[in-house]
Amino acid sequence: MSVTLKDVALAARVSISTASRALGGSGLTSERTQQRLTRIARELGYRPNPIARGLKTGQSRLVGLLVHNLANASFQVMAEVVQARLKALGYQMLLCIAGDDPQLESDTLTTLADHRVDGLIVVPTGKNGARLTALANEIPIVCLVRRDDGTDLETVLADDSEGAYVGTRYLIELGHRRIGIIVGRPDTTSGRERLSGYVRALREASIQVDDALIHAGHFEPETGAASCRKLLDLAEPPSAIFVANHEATLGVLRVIAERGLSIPDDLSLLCYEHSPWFEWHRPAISIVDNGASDLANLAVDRLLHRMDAKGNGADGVREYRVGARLVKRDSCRPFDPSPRKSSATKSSRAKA
Amino acid sequence: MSVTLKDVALAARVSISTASRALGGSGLTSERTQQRLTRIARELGYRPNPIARGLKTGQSRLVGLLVHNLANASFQVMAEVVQARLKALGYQMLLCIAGDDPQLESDTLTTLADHRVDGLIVVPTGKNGARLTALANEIPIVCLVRRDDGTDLETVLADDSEGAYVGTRYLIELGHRRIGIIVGRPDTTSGRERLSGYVRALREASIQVDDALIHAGHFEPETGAASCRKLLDLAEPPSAIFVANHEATLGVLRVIAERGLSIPDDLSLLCYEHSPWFEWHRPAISIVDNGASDLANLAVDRLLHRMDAKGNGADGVREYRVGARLVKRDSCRPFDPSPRKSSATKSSRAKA
DNA sequence: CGCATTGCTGCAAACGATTGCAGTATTGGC
DNA sequence: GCCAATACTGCAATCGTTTGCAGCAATGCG
Repeated sequence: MSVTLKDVALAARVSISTASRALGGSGLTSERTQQRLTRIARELGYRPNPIARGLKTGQSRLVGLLVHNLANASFQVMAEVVQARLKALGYQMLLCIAGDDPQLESDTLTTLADHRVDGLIVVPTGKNGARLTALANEIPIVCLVRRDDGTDLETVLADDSEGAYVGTRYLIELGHRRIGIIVGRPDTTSGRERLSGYVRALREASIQVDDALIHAGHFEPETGAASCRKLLDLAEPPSAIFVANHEATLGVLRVIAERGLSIPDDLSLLCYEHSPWFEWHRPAISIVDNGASDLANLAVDRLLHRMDAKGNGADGVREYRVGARLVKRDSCRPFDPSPRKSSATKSSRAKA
Repeated sequence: MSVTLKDVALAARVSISTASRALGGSGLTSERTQQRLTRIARELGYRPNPIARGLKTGQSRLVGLLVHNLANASFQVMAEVVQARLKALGYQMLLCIAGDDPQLESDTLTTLADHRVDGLIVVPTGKNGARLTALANEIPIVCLVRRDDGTDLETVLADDSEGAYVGTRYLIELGHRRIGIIVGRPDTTSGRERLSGYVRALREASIQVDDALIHAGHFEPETGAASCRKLLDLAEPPSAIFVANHEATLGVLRVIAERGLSIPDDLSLLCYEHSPWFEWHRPAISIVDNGASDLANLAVDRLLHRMDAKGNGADGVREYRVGARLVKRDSCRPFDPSPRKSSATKSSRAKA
């Protein structure tokens, strides 16, 4: 096949071990041989075989990243960040996509473990806590974005409660009183926390929480569309909608367009998470940015830390929070109390 | 560490080689020992160490996928398809992201080769042909989506010329005569081919090709926006725009919104490649689908074929084409010859 | 009953690197 | 000039598997 250490050693007329030591920079060889071997290795195009090395050292230089999908922009940037960071450190990323399916997650975890990854970053479904805990005895693991309640693994989370709070407060400050929210399933941490942030902001402003304005559901455009319709059909429809569930946004936008409503004139819209087309959409959509790249970076940091401090299982902190950031664009405007009912009108395109 | 073959052999009171043969399903062991060993292995939780196996067999069971980014929806689905297909075959995908940067591509290629991947699917930048050719002697490689002119590696391409032809003809059939096109850089195969399909369709319909209607540039929203502005500012602006460059679409949509133009009433819009929000956008945007998942599937097929038929370098076909598909939605309508100039009007929302 | 065939099984050598231990120059001190 | 210390270098074992070859029992045939 390719050039092995043996070939280099042969060419340099030294033993394999000397060659290994010289190239490995162990400092146990003379300056001269080291330089000579480096030169010869380069000339021959020698590149160490990580498989053989791995067998001896017990490391694969591979790190697994397990996400739900790639359609979600947050996962995209996380994947890109993780791959870039790891690459710089000589690791390679093994990217796996397990949907939101616990069975598939479990299988994939097995595959990853089989491949002897040196570390693992997982966005858990939440249904494989025991499995993850068991695996954590073999491999350093860090959970990302979601908490798996079945385990106490180190977890890097977005501060969803704070994010939703900040977003809701922004809308309140603009004068909105009836604020609809479309949020993720209550059996996910993010769903629960975003909802709690919303409620907290309302309470703080002494606004009555109206259950009719709260819609929780799966992460799909269809669900978002359905929720949006219900909100708009209310006798007293909201003047602002906070779509705190990224995937639902597409559906919401469609319904708004269908009804001929104009943003932000007829309705203020605030969304969650970053997506390239939120910026380019007209009007540009204001968002609460959950800081996907910060999350990914922190997860890598923590994983690296764990991989270094091998073995010492318990080191205090088990949960890290990354702050959310409000990005104001053009989809929210101060509440205008002039009577305007649901989808009836669609006037006012005049530039103010 | 974990359970090794030795442990299994010891527990079963057979030699390591017998254990290996029994579990490997070589058919060289008696039915009885085979079953016994399988049972014991399961009980002990034995899982073969791919690193050790790899060292012996020279295989890593890893396949590299090198793409430009993950923001492009086509790359997303390709990554998902490749990972799913490979997983089913016991391979794992090593996903690398090298932007459109030849240097980074070259580095990444090295990393991938170092990790001894069993195969490689590459979306080439086009600047590392020699490198790829050299690498192909060691590793089966299939190029995807783009052709690298510096090499004659097997390549799976979208039929971009056909796609652009079909799209353009569709617009012509709707009665459009002045059709603007925004297309990729002419130094990429896709850029050239899409343009050629456009020109072919026009010629076929005996429509004069007007260079002012053709904009080629980098794959970025900004470029798209700039091109779109120029098109709309023409003395005789187009009645339809074909954005045959996926990344540019965001910019185009923004400019259209900024000018208060309505699609498809004021302008027909046809885009290239699939993206989830094209469907959910109102009006839903018609596209020419390049068949990303077909492309990925075919690339995997070809790669597997190469990996089987190891060594025999030259087998006739070197280029595979995957047909494009026109997906009609709501962003194109028949040409209305009534005089309507640029951004002046924005009437007509009445449901037809 | 003897011998060749068949069917399993075990021994041992790989695969390509790392590393503890022992051996050999080289140097300096006395 | 001799010996100890120092500085390299080489031998060989090892990581967990696979696999060619040889050994050995059981079987069938004459």
